[in-house]
Amino acid sequence: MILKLPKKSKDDVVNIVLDTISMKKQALVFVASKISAESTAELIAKSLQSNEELNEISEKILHALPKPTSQCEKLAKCIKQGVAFHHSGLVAEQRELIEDSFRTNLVKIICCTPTLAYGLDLPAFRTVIKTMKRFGNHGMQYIPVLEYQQMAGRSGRPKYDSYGEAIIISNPEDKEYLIENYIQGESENIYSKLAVEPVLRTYVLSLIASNFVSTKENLLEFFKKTFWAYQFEDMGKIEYLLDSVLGLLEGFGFIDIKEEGIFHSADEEISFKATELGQRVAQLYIDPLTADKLIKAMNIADEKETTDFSYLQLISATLELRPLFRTGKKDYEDIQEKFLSEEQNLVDEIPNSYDYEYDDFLNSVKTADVFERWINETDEETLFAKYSVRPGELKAKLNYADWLFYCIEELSKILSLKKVLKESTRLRIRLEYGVKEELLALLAVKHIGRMRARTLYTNGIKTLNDLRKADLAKLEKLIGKQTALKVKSQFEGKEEKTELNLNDY
DNA sequence: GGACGGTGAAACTTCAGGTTGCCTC
DNA sequence: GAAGTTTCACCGTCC
Repeated sequence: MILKLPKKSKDDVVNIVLDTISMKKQALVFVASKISAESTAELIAKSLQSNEELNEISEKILHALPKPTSQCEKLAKCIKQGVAFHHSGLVAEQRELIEDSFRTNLVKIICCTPTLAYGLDLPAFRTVIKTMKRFGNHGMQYIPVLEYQQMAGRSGRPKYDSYGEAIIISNPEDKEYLIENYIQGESENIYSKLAVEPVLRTYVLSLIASNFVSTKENLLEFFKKTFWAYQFEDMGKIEYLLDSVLGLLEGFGFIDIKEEGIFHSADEEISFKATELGQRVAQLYIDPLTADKLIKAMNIADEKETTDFSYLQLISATLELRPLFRTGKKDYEDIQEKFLSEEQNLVDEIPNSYDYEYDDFLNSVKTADVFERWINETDEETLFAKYSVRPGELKAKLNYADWLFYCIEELSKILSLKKVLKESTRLRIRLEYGVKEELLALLAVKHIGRMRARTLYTNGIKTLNDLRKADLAKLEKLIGKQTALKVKSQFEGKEEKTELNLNDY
């Protein structure tokens, strides 16, 4: 089908999008990077009128964080014209606002990275794919057919339209290739991910810990029925892989293996049972390799002088936290310096600077550095401007960090590592709120978070007692009338005991 | 004559994403 | 590979 478009702009995407809007329809524009999502949205917004109905949503988006960042401002401005960008750098609340207002047909166009390619049911009539290439391990590469199909499948959802259109933007010379491979081509085969090492380790341990399997025969029997075995066929190789996982888990002290029966005979039966530690690791649902890494480092940390950074770097070096924040050209020297200044405090293994792992290690230092700045109350805008970490990406990483610190707490209880337990508990709270140690007391009060606690503290209200004694008028001035009342009420009557005996920091 | 500022071209950098645990106003 | 960002040379203006 030939699409005739008025050439209102030099840019093809803008023309398609304007045409879509003139049909009273909506479109999703898929692009290859976050920056591109933003600039494309801004470019489209220039060609559109602002709509007053969107002011409220724009305001909400602007104030999704305690203090608007430049990203918030950019998005809020685009939204007024009915255009949004959508990627992992946005905070969940902003993403939901965009999705909801797209559903109610207020936002007409969303420029997005593949965040929106999977699972969402949105009323897009058109999907526009700005480029079919994306940066990969070997330079720019064509995306998988499956991914193209996912993106194309976002348009013309049954609930909203009887059909949809997917439009690929390309150079004339690539046209043949794209039609042949994507539109007429077949999608790639799907392969089982069960054999991926972290997955295999986690599942074998959890099968044993939950007593689902207790002998090697059971275990083989179980895996024989999986899609992995069906696809892989070679049971000998599978048995070999499982054996090595079992050996690893035993070495970690997460399972006990018993061999019974006539020695070296075919009747020999191998049975296993999870240890107490193994049980807990399975419940915590982390990669056993990570658990082992944490435990080893925790034992070191319990014995020596540690800093916040010791722990922050440790969790940043786990598989769970990947992909890490990357050390760019801009901050390479700072990160290197940070590493040298904290080197003696680290509890993680340090690779040689000529090892191939070294880059990754530096990234763990960068990630830990960002965490450390966060708990020292650096605001989101600074983290973005100086370290290229967007609010949404930070939130996502903090969520994993919280989980890992929870694991450290639980494991240190079992291992009776009191020092580690105490330090990790505090760090976990500081990460959650993004505050310095001195604000912890005030955070025990409801309706007091990062910003308000800091305001109170700098104005001389530093403890719960200060807060209790504080003059209501002064409080109102600092944190607003409503909040001040809510805070004060927590010090009255019976609420006092239940709410405020939490922490005596 | 020198400092400053604006401009544009060249050089340089960087580049998607998500599930698991637990709890709670 | 493409696009955003930084750097730098060049030129004009002002003091």
